[in-house]
Amino acid sequence: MSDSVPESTRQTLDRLYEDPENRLTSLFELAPDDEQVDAQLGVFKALANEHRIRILEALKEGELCACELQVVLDAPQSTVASHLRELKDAGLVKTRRQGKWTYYRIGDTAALQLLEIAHALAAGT
Amino acid sequence: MSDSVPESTRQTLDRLYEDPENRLTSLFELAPDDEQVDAQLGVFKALANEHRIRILEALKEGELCACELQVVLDAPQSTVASHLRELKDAGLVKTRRQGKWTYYRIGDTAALQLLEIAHALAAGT
DNA sequence: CATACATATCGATAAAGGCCGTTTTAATAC
DNA sequence: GTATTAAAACGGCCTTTATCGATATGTATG
Repeated sequence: MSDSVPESTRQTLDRLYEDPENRLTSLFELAPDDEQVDAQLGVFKALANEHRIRILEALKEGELCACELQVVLDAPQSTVASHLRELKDAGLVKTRRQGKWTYYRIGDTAALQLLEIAHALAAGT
Repeated sequence: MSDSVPESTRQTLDRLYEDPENRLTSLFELAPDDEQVDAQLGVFKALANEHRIRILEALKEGELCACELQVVLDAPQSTVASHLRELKDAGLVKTRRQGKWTYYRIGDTAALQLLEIAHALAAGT
């Protein structure tokens, strides 16, 4: 493990701590596994777009079909469709097909919690 | 307001609802204001990066200096510095300078809540 | 002052993401 | 079958973000 640490960083740690080897080890132990980070990353990437946030906010009140979301976003059909696809892939929305319409709804209430907490966090800054 | 709605969308709504004008109005009322969306967007953009997620996870246990975070991320100094800058700008971390070291810490416990909820959400999908 | 070192910023390049016209698919009605 | 229409997928173009070497800034120490 220690071999992967650049020499310059090692020297820095040598100066900072009495037992740099131990410190290195505990720093690496802080690292979450790749799967967890990938999962979190997928969620945050899906939320990191204005249109997608607006879609979720609109779905708070209940399901809407894609054509209604076009009205809410005031954007072209293909643009809205691709954002809906991303939200669905991320598990943030679920769909229900009825005839030629596809209805979208919040897939998990945790999605709404994320929106609320982010709002509160930004407001308190 | 209605003038901004494309004719094709209006026709769709005409077919869907008895009172399309009313429906249009209520759809627009669902839209949150720009300030709120911008605030949420800022938070989620800051979280939408693997390195930045790893930094926050590492800071769960307490403050770390930039040089220690270089070890955790195993990335060049300038790369780490720019991610730290973004996290600070977003209000997710705060800093404390001591001599030539800058110590970083979680700026708001809401940041940790976001990480946890995102993890749980992805796990349940 | 000069030197050393941690951190921050700059700038050029590379990679990722978003936009949207067009085309295709799927469902319905005639 | 054909026509219509909502939604999804494709593809080229453009904007944004990430990376990282080089340079600058700030803070000690001698």
